[in-house]
Amino acid sequence: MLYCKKRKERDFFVYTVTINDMDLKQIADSGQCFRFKNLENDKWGIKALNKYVEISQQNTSFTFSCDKEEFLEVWSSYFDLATDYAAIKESVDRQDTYLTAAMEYGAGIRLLNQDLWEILVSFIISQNNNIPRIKKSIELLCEKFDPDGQFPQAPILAEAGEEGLKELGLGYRDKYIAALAKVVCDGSFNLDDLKSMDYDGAHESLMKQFGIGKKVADCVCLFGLHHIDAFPVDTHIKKILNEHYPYGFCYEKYKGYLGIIQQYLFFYDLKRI
DNA sequence: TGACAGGTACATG
DNA sequence: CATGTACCTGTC
Repeated sequence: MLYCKKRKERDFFVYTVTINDMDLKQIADSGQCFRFKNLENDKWGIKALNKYVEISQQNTSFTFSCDKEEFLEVWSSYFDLATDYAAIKESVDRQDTYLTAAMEYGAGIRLLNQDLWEILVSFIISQNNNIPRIKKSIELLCEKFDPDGQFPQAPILAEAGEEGLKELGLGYRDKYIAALAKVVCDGSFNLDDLKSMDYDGAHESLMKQFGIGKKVADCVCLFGLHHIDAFPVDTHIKKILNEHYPYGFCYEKYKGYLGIIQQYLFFYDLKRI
């Protein structure tokens, strides 16, 4: 009995750290990730990067269920902690009342550094789709193809093929995913090469893939490759640009981090319906 | 019942 | 190159 208790204590690590401009619920609802699970108030379970971590949040105090080393090596980068979001918020033109409101409404959103393959598949699923169904599809995909419920790697989905994916109810998107898994596995579409390209090169390369158009390519650049200047234009952003910026949006002003601005605008419209 | 959802491929002018 | 349309499927 005593032995078990000690063992449990020895294996149980937590690391508590102060982080500004981060809100897990805001991030979970922001539409960039689909696998944050709310365990209880202010406590989240996150499966990502083939790992699992639980995080409790009290304002700016975060307790991670891992040791300091894993926090520094994995989650610090995942949550984009090197980026100064206060400075970005400060840079927003206060004359632009819509963007200012959107930025304040989206306080705590950060642009995660997620796994490229997971982002590719997730945003193919996202096309012409709604968020609850996207989440459901991804959950089914993980359950069916990975014993630990982690995101299935390309070879597994390539082997499953369109037939194996059919029963998940992905609709016409299953053939896009099967095709992508295939070219990733046979090496004709190399994800490491993609990571070494600049934004324009990566976007062009992505657009050549079956099932990936301009919008999904931009999402992959932004969420999977951390080209934070990417500005995906979807139905929400299109609507915002038409209704609030009929004379044009000032892209130049926010060059270098347009993707973060896009997230504020997108989130504001998404949540306020 | 039919439109809608973080679009894309494909066919036309 | 710009516009139009079919497309899987769950939900309201």
